[in-house]
Amino acid sequence: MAYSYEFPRAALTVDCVVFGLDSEDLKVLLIQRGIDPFAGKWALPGGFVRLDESLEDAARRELQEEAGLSKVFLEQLYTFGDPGRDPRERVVTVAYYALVNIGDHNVKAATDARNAAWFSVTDVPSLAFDHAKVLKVALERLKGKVVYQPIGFELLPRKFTLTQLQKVYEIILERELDKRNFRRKILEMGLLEETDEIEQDVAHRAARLYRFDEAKYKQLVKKGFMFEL
Amino acid sequence: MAYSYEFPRAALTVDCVVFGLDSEDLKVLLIQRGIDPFAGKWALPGGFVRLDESLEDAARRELQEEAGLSKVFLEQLYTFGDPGRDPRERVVTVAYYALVNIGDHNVKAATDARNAAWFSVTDVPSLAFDHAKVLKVALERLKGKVVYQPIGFELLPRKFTLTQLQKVYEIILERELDKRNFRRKILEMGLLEETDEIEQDVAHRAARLYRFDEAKYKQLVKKGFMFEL
DNA sequence: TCAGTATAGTGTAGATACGACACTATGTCA
DNA sequence: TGACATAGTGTCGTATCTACACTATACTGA
Repeated sequence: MAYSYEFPRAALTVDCVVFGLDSEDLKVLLIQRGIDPFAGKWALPGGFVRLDESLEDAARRELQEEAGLSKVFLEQLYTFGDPGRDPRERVVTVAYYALVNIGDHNVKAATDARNAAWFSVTDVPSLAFDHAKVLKVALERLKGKVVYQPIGFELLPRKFTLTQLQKVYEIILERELDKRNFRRKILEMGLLEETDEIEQDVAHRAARLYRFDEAKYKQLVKKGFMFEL
Repeated sequence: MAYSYEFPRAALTVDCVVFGLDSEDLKVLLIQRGIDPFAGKWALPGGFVRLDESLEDAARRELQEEAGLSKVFLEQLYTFGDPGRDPRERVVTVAYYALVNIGDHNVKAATDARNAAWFSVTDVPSLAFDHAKVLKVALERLKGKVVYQPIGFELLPRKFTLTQLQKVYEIILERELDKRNFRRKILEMGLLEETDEIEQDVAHRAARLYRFDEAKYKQLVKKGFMFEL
């Protein structure tokens, strides 16, 4: 390693845009910073990458440590590295976005004394660093990706009704979809497995529950199938 | 900056996958490494990010220095940071991909003494670091992106024939397209401006030249237009 | 100069996919 | 048991996609 001393080196972080969904809104998980810079401000969960872990491992570790989340859908989003984006020194951040079913996780409980909360993406407080920009890019990516990759399911419980699924798409795409056309299209893809269970505890006729058949999806993809909403 | 000493820091590079096109093949620009590690091996053009320049600036600077390329289409691809991807120490690389019209640039002449050459993407030599993986990701991105963003033009001269444009798509997508359907579709989008010039020096009826109307495209996008091939 | 050749440029018809649209069925609750 | 809330279902007109073949034009070389 005789030559290594000449490399410029930058601090490296990961930040995660964690999306969740309640019945009305698309939500994003934010953490209130405990220390400077930006102490007290809300920020995306994230932190420094250790020198012996991969970027994705770092993102998953931070999600676990800061929000108690594990085994979530996680994909790299974009890398932000403008000089000056961190007031301390040059810090490059590799941003990831995650999709979780809010009901699966008790976020608050898992976060060691630090404030964590879900915010509607339409009503986010002022954020630390350039996290507002990161969130904006993540939202665009989500909107773009949801129509040609079956990732909407990640925001729902494993078993869900077709109406719930339709709502996922309506909220993300910000437009209404026709119920019959939506059902026809999604069912004809053959990615949903009908269960013999129905919704519980609703004050009206209960809807049938479906499950996303990931094995079937992978199999179809090999044959050239393209998901498209 | 009293707290900065505790950050882990990683060496940071950018690498560029530069795509070009000749009449037969999609090409990628490679540089033969002059120094260890991997001295003598082919690699993607790239290098260390300076602490005072943005990531994209670094990519453009490396393209200029190593390949004599400037003002090309350039977009961030993905960030690769597995520990061990560089034998020296932890090096994280932010990969970009670029699209250029090969004819516009005399690559060889501009590269100071180092070997630079275009290779067919189907016939690439063994590459340094994890650059084979980077190239693979870039190819997937290109194939995915070309159908819903008007980037095919970037691989052609400013004025081109419809047949040339069709060929771009056929080569990238690796399938043949119907001539009449292609022309109808692309012309109906209204993104091409017909010039009053025709092809020169061809041994057959000369085709009309068209130009991509970027202003028109941006204007249509604002009104909700989506390019889709 | 004319025959050959290489590509340019053009239209249609059948099949498929998409969007718009409204009523009946089933369960809960008061 | 009646009011309510949502589940679940089919059709038809329209737009879009695919497949397909011939004539026009310019250059080439004998």
